[in-house]
This record gives sequence, C-alpha cells and structure tokens, in this order.
Amino acid sequence: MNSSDWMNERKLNILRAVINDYIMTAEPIGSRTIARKHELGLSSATIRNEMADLEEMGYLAQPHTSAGRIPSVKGYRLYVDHLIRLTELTLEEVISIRNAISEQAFELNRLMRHVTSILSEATGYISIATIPKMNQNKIKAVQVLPVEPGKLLVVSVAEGGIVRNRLVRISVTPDPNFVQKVSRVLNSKISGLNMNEINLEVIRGIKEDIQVPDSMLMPILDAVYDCIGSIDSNEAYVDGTVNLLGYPEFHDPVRVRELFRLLDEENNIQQLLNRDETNSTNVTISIGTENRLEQARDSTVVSTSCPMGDSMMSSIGIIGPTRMDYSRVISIMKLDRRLFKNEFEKLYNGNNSEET
Amino acid sequence: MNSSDWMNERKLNILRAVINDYIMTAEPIGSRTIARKHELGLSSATIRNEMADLEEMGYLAQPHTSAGRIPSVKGYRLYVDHLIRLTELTLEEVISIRNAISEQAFELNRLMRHVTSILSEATGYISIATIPKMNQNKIKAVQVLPVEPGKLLVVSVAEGGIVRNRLVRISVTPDPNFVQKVSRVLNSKISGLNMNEINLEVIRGIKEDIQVPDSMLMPILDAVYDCIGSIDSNEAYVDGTVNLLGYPEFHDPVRVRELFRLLDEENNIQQLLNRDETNSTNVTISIGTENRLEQARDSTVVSTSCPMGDSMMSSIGIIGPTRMDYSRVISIMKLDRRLFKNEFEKLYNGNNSEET
DNA sequence: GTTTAGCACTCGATACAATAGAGTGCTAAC
DNA sequence: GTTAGCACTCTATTGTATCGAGTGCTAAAC
Repeated sequence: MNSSDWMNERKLNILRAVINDYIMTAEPIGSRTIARKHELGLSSATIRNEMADLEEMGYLAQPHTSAGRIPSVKGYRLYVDHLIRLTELTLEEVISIRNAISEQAFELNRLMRHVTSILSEATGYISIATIPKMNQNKIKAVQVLPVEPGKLLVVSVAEGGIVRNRLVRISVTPDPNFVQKVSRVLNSKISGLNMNEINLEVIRGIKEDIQVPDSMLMPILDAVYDCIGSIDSNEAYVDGTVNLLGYPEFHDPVRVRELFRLLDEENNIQQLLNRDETNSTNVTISIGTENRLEQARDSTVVSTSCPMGDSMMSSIGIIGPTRMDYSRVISIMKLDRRLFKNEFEKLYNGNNSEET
Repeated sequence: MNSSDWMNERKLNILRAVINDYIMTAEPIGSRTIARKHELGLSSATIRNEMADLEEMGYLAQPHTSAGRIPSVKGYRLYVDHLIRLTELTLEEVISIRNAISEQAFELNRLMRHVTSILSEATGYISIATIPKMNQNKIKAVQVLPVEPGKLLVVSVAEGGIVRNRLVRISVTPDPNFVQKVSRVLNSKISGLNMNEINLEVIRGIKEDIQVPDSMLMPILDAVYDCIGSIDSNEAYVDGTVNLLGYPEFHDPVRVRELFRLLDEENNIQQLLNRDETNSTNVTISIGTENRLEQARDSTVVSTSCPMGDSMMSSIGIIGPTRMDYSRVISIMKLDRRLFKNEFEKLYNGNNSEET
C-alpha cells in the first residue's frame, strides 16, 4: 500500500461518476466510459488506476476480470453519506405530488393508502408504510347506536381519527332509551383512558354501573372490548410492487417471489421500516446487506418517520434495487413526508395539544 | 375427412390424458408418454394418429413439428365442460378451509379480505373479489356523535353490515343535546331510504327540519352526504399475486407486469369477474382468449357469484395459467362459496327478510 | 512524480456447426 | 383397425472459434 491508496478528491469524483452511471444503466462501468462521459480531464488509464485502488479499498467490485466496475455496498454508503448531490425536483413534479396528495383524505386508513400509492408512483419503486402499534393511544369516545331491530353498532374513536366499529346482535330488541343510557355510561367510563389502561376486567366492571340483566349487556361489552382492541391492530400498506418487475435485477422470478412474499407479512414491513428510531426526523437508508431481513439483502430501503399527533408515529418508505436513484428518492421522500404531515394535521386539527 | 375425424370416446380419453398431463408438467405431451402412463391399451402409433386428428379438429396444438401436443383453448373448453372428473377434496383440506374461513369475521371488509386470502392460499393462484356497486342498497341508520370539542363523527350503516364514517370539524362546539337532536332528525329522515333516493338536494333539504344556523349544520350535512356516498364505493380484493411467479408460464417479467398492472384497477377486476350474470349460481370459467381483457388472454379466470342478503351480490374468483388444475379449483371454489355465504349470513343474521 | 499511450491478456457474449433426442407422419405388415 | 418400423423434422445441447470490452502493466511523455 502506497500513498495512492488513500482517499482523495479525485477518487471520490470517479466513484461518484461510476455510481451515477451504474444507477442509470445497470451495467458494469468501464474506465473509458467514465473518461468519455464525465469531463474529469483524465485519461482512461489514470481512471483505471484509480478504479483499481477504489476496488482494493472496497468501494467498487468487479463481476469478473474483464468487466467494468460496479459499486459495492460500502461504495453506495459513501455515496449517500457524502458524495450525493441532491437534485431539486422540478416545479411540475412538486406540484403534481402536492396536488395528488391533497386530493382526498377523510380517513386515516385512506390517507395512508393514498400516500403510499403516490410515493410508489413518484419514485417508481415499491412503497411501504405502517403505523406502528403504540398503546399509549387514548380513547376519545365510545358509543352504542341502535341500527335495526336486534342489531346495535358499537363505535369507538381514538386519537388521530382512528375509528373502529362492531355490529352486535342481541336476541331482544332493547329500548332506545336503554341503549342511550348504556352508551352514555360507557362513554363516560372509557373515554379519556389510554389503550393500556383498558382490559376485559375494566370493561366488564362497567356492568356494575348499569342495572340491567347480563344477558343483554354482555354482548355489548364484549363488542366494545373487541372494538377497542382492534384500534391498534394495524395494517401495513404496500404499493407499486409491479414497478420492480421493470428493473433487470428483478427479472429472476425466485428472487422477486421471495421479496414479494416478504411484503405479505405486516411484521416484516415494520422490521424494514423501524430500523433506526433515533434520528427519526430524517431519512434513513439501508443498503443491501445492511438490511436485517435476508430477502431484502439485495435491495435498498429508504424510510422516514412522521409524527402524527402526540401519540402516534407513522413510518413510510420505499424499496428498490440497490442502484436506486438515491438523490431523487430522498427528495421525494422529504417532500412526501412534509405533505403527509400537513395533510394529517389538516385532517385532525393539529397535534391536539389540549391533552394533559 | 373420413370417419376417423369424428369425435369418439377414445379421442376424448386421449384428450383428457393429454390435458391432465400437461396441467402437471407444462411440457408438450408426446404420444409415447400417453401410451406409457395411461393404460388405454393402445400403442403410441395409434395415439399418434388420434392426436393428429384431435389437432386437426382444433383441440390440440403443436408448438413445432417435432414436439408433443398442448391443449388449445377449444381443448380446455371441452375438457372443463365434459371431460373433467371432479376430484373430491380430502377431508383435511375441507376442514382446514372451513376452520380458516370461520376464524374471525366481524366486518364485511375484513371478511372479504379473509375469504380472498384463503382462496388464493388453497388454490395456489391469484384470487380476486369484488362487491359490485348496486345502489338499491338501503340505509339502515345514520347518526352523529360528539367526539371531542370541535369534532363530531358521522356514522352511517347500510344493509349487509356496511358501516362508513366521517369526522367533521366544526368551529363551535355544539351542545350534546343539539347533536342528539340533529342525529335523531337525520336518522328518521334518511334511514330506510335506498341509496339511489339520496342526493345532495335531499340531504340539504333536511336543514329545513332543524332550526339551526347553516354555518353549523352545513358541515354536518356535507359529511353525511359524503359518508353515505362512500357506501357503494367499493374496492376490489386481490390476494396471492406472488403465487403466479412460481409457474413457468409467468416467468416472463413483461407478461407478469402487464397482468399485475391489470389487477391494480378495480374496474378490471370487475370486468374479469362479472362475465356471466345469468348462471350466477354456478362456477364460470373463462379460458385464455375467452377473456375480454387483452392482458388476461393467456390466463384462465374461474369465478362465481354469491348473493349477500337481498340487495348485494359479491363475486369471487381466481386467476391462474390456462393449464390450471381445473378440477381442484372448481371444488375449492364451490366449497369456498358455500362457506363464505354461511359466514356472511351468520354475521348479518340471514337475508334480512323484514325488508319492505 | 504523475499521467498517459500502448499492448498483451482475460473472459463473457455471440455466432456457428455438429450432435443427440424427442416426437412426428407415413407405410407396410399384422 | 392396429401397430411396428423408419425416415424426417426441429429443438436443445455441446463444442469451437471469434469478437470486443475492459483490465493491468510497462514504458514513454510530461
């Protein structure tokens, strides 16, 4: 190892050039290509030497002796950390994303799906999202409504506009006034509680406060419990899986299958996303083998978190080939995060600072 | 054309054998294979002659001169219409599907997703489902609930247990009694109406019946309208897309991509499913080019409809390669349909015959 | 000392010919 | 009517030669 093995500005420029080219073409990049396309004022021979050094240092790899170089994970890492030049999105892009995102959003579930879909469309990769379980979520209201003879509806509303409901069938048709009374008691007892303060005991304990035969009350209480319980049963959102099929690195059906199967499990989505809770305000990038999950080892995950109100935090991200267009993805991600946050707050009226 | 060109029992047996084999192997089937594996008491030469006839008649095709035969669409058609021997599912299979399906179903949306997922898992193909729009659906109840200061929740329930809700923000916090009154008037005016009897006029007309400043009432009425409108905005359910990647006929990424992209549009799903409304009680099969949609021309769609209550009809189906295991798929489909119907009725208490 | 031109070398990709084998159609014998 | 036998067709495979992109190294130029 002599001095030429140390990193210098020129090596970085070459590395950046190689990665930029490789991102576009998916073909190994040779020294001549770099010499021709980028005006570094260097001959191919010089570049060749530098590339050999970069390979020795672990930033580039060679599929076989007489091929060009492709970036290694270490190379991509350096690239996204220091070399990348963030491209501004064009005004049209920004506007089109902005318009798309604010189009319609009247419910959390739909908003999430909408955001996911926009993200995958804008990037051309797979987009994923979850709202991780967090049971400090607080119940805002619980109500029981008569629907038709023999049927009631239990509705519960939690922070962040999460609404769940259950139909209850009961053999006798209760008096509307009775339903209203039950509803009122339930609401006064339960609303304001945190999710983790609620369990079957608490709910069943409520029957002490209502003088009514168990046979009538129990189905209702069970439904309430069930309904509240489903508040933090969260789903994962996935969109744009088709997109990946367009990239040559995903032409192998078994690889694609493994990846797609991975995305069927909500659990895995969470694992892909919740990589790094600490710097949650920023964009996190997991390149290839940096991913924990085996099946995602030749993909890159770019993700970010977004606080929603005081007690929830959603994660959104995209999955693509390691040679993804990082610059563009990061820009879109940041924009999307901001717009999503806006949209959420517009919908649910700020971060509910009237808490405690 | 001499007498040997007419269809006879032996030809049918050979056709069945070819199709059965091809379904298993996805390779062109030669005369020797048939002579060896199936005891038809015939030599390969005889079978060869018959196969040549079958080809001339359009039931078989030959990829090239010196290859075996593969079934044509016409061949498959004959097969499913007359030749197929329905295999009984094993008891274990039936039990496992039955258990899976009755596991958890407390809401229509979830039930649909659940059924779709089971269907794709049981068959190994893609499963799809929709509940086509039908606006004779009837509103059962509409209610407005206070959630927290400045926020109300509008809930509407339609036949078949379809529940929708919208959050409403209003600048002033209305008195609970006022909310209750509005709720009562709304409910009495709207519940019982058919979807197609409801429009913006009707809803806004309700304000005549409530003496209250517009500024307070209008957001609520708009939300009600919106909420009711979303009752028949139906989604399509798709599951098991990964499955197809395992079959050699779907190894071509561009073909797969086209098919998958097709499935992104709810509209297309409906088109694939609602082929044949007439014999809706039975299983409908669309083989290859029989499909209307270009992108599904080398797949087969097997579907069936299932009445839900009096006013809704859902369609479920599966998509697979034309050489799918028809026998098994049909059995599973019928079982699934029956179990689904049961489950639905269990959930929503029969077909609500107290209508009119 | 650094850069570059030049050249031998490597190795995948492409093209082409030869071969093997599966399957057919046809004819003649049973 | 059935089947054994055979010539024929066409794909898939294998082997061989060639091409070319790209490399590493050396020696000359700067």
